[in-house]
Amino acid sequence: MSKKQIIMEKALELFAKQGFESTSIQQITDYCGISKGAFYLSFKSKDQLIIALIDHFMEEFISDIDHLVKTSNDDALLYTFYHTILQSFRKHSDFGKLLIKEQTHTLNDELLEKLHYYNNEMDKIILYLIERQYGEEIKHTKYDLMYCIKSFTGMYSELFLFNSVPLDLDLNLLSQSLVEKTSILATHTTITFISEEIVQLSKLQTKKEIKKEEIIHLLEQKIEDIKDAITKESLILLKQHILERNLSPAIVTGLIKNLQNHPDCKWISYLLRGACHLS
Amino acid sequence: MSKKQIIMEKALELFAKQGFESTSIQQITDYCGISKGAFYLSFKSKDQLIIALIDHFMEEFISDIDHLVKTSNDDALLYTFYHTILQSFRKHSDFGKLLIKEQTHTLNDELLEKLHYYNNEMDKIILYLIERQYGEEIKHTKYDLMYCIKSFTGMYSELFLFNSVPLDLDLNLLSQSLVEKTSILATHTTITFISEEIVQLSKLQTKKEIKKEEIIHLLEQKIEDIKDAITKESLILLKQHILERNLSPAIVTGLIKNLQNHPDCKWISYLLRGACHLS
DNA sequence: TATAATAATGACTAACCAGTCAATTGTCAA
DNA sequence: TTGACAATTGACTGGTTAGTCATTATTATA
Repeated sequence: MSKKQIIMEKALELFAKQGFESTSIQQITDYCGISKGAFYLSFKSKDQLIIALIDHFMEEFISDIDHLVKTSNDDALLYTFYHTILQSFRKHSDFGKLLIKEQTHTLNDELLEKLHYYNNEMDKIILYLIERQYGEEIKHTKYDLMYCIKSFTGMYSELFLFNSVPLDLDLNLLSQSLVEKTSILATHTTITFISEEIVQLSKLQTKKEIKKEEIIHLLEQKIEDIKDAITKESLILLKQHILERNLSPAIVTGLIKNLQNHPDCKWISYLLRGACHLS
Repeated sequence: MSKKQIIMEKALELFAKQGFESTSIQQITDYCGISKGAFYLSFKSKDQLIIALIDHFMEEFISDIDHLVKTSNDDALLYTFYHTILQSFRKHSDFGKLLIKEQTHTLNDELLEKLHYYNNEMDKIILYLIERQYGEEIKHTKYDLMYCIKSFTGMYSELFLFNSVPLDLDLNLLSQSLVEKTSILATHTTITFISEEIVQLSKLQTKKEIKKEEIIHLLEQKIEDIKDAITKESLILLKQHILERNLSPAIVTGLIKNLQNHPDCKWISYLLRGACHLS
């Protein structure tokens, strides 16, 4: 494991326990058994460390949920959605705590923009899920349903993240319970409160869009890092396609599928699906 | 306005904007136009300031909601509940921000215990509301409904507290929308997830119970402060009753009603209602 | 007006922190 | 073994912080 990874792992533990601001670099480096100077060989600043943590976990989280929502069969869709989110929060409980603590607390502009961006991507996925599950019938209340789904995952995550008593909750039952609630609300809600307009206004905060150049840059990095021949060639071909749009949709879809299995290519494959207008 | 009140008001503004930890005493005193030393004439420490703020607003909030839930007529109960909470969050938006920011973030044990205590009181009120509104029919899913109600108020409060675009939301419509959702869930939910046991385990964290001596102490303080004759005599009689249990329920109820109108006696009247086993 | 009591000040202390960099240690090829 | 290069260290800098306290200003009283 690289020094960078060790620092991230140990720092996450401390951040979850004490919060970001209340944890000093000295504490982190002591906990890692390295010197203070060594920290700055891996990270430019303390802020860059938390950004790296947020990126690392959110990229995995978003691409996993997106992939699952787009491939799961209709019957299991909602259940799988909730179950995956809850399981992820349980597995990475330290990150969950960090995320909830820093969500409203941060003053760092770059981090704030990142959090808005990921939040926005999550909204998109939930909306896609709602449209797929309930179609046209629900169009008047779909944004309200989106907020309800977000409320549910938020509240119940806090329940087992911030409980000093370690509740060994039955995520299977919890997921079923949330599926039921969601379906009930989808079927019976008549009053629209969250309008298209409110959603648009909230989104104004998210200026950041992933640019073509950023995708190219990420691709080039991955092309250097990845050893596996098929994955590497897929990356090279996709980079060319982004620049020249020279491949047919079927080929592009296939190439992206090649990336999906490689654990280090989840995020780039998520971005490429967006950039190539595929789902 | 006393110096203490000025400090609390100005500090709240800064805390809402920058967070508690990122706001220095110097900043607060500069903003108040007083010296740093003067701060310590009003508050023993920085921590005591945030505790005073949390107490001040939560006491008002809890006693208002409780009073309303116990006096509102059945038809309007749920609507009034949501509307009051949302209006309160809008009116005291700075406090709302502070509360949400510090809820998960604090390391101060005294404050943590307070937050647990108020959270627990709020749970009690919501449960009372659910039992009054839906009675026995819902006993299997009442705790789940409680969590849903908390999710709704939480999510929608964040919506208008942390939106950089000032959304002038129609709280009337929003309350109606939440009432509808709550009723739908109450009527149709079949799966129980939050069991009595889970609620009890979560409550274990809240060791703190308001003790008889604390109520007596608070009563004595109020007796000194309050000028109004009727209010003052009511306080004196109630103090005697707490010590000697010498008054009939009707008299006690009446005396507590006397306190309800006095703005400085909301909290003591809430505590007395609990201590005298009245609702 | 004089005196006592109270309120307010702000320079000061001791502790902490992010980030730097000259000096030291470790590595590896010649 | 040597020397060149890279990795690592931790004392140090410049800055901030909560809280204190001797001094000063203000007010009330006689």
